[in-house]
Amino acid sequence: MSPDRNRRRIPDATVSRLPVYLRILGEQRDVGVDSISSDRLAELGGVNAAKVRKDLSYLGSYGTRGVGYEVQYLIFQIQRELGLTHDWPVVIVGAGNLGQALAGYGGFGERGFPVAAIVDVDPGKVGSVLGGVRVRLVDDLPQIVQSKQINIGVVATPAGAAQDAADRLVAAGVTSILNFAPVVLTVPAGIEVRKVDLAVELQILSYYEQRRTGGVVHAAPTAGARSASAG
Amino acid sequence: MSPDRNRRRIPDATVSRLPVYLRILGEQRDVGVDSISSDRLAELGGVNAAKVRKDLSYLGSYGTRGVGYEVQYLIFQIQRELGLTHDWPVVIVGAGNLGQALAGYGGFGERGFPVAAIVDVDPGKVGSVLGGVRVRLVDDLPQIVQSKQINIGVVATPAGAAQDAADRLVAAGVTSILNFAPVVLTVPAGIEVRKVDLAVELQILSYYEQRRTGGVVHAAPTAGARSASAG
DNA sequence: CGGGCTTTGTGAACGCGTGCACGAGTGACC
DNA sequence: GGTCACTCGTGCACGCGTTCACAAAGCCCG
Repeated sequence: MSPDRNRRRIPDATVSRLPVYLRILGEQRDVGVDSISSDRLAELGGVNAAKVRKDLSYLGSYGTRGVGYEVQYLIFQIQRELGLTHDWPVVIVGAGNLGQALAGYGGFGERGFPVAAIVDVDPGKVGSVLGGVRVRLVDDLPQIVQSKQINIGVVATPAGAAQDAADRLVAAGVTSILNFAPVVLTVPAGIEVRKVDLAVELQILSYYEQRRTGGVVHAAPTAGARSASAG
Repeated sequence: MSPDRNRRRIPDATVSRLPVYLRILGEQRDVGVDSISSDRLAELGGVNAAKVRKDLSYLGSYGTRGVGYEVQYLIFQIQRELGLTHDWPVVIVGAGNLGQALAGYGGFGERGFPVAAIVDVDPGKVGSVLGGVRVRLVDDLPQIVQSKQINIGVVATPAGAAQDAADRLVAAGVTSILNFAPVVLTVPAGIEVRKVDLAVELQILSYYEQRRTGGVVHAAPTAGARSASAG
């Protein structure tokens, strides 16, 4: 009930940058930096300094004019705002290639998102251990989510199974989903979904590549038309 | 040289949605749909119908009023605009957990981005085969990029090695980079970089979770209240 | 062949995010 | 104690993207 808790809704664009600032601040702290200016933070984050100041101003006035921001204190404030003062255990659905990689990645746990469980529809995969966590059957999802207080689910299934995975996650009580499958998930209102689609990213790069080269196949100096099916 | 080639600069926001439309259109074609309305496409893509029409209008007037868009033709037009009429071979730098998963994923090749090569700094990893491609030494990068006409590089290294990987890619002649490492890459002007940071995505979800629960630790572990969806 | 229904394409208004520019506050130094 | 250099916080203007609303255009059917 603290009065300053809900003071302002932070713009989405700012929310998506706060994690970047947070990581940089952590790195700076680790190399002994106590104080940092918006200019420096902007440089390290690849953004505009005014944007940094405006972003941080949504958290409150935590800077000192003429000096900058106290690194440790700012880290704490961003963590508090992002809800990173405690861990968020996640459950991964899908123990295929991607699920395995995510579980073995390790970066999740380090940053406060320990992989508390992995589930799969395939009984054949159950029992194997990935990243220190044993794969369990997808039917156990409600029990797992309940007992481990999991709010965040990761969909790492093939496209065809993704909606089912999401449905099961929601039914089990998960309220946020990170989706790696190339499908648009349909979820009830109030469920937050974020999507990471590797192919889309590459296709966007392709657009800029294609535009760069004027839509012509880049270079084919030696042997003539190697037939890249260019229209 | 064609006069209609460079007609308009397509807004970034539109470019990032075109791949989504493209995938949906492909799925629809595969189930026998010949024609589709902006309304239906919007529904499947989880966006606004007007947005769909405006997005597609940047490509030209390829719809038929009163009817909709011819699926096959629209697919072709989007592919042409995105430069997907031919494959874009990619090289992955980093044969660790993530690199292995990406190589074994298979989704890249299917969508026109075959993994033409994988490189790593560790000689111990050289020679092993991932996803049908043999790991080579990072020093071979220039030769690989050159001989295989690679324009797109994927950075799948740990954070500490990412900038070096990017530098090597650029030096080798790559002009677009997809970065999975949690660092801001510094590259020369003209090099396109896109970033996928899994931890950032989770932290954004964390923010909305934390906001949902009012900043308090989610559920009280005491009472038996199982309240899955919590009112 | 014409009326009515459907759906596209787009002008216009609105809202959000960005970046500039500058006042306000702080510390350092003489 | 006063001056100066520095940096934050923010009002404001601008531009991009989104959404609405509607005229134009095509098809179907009687």
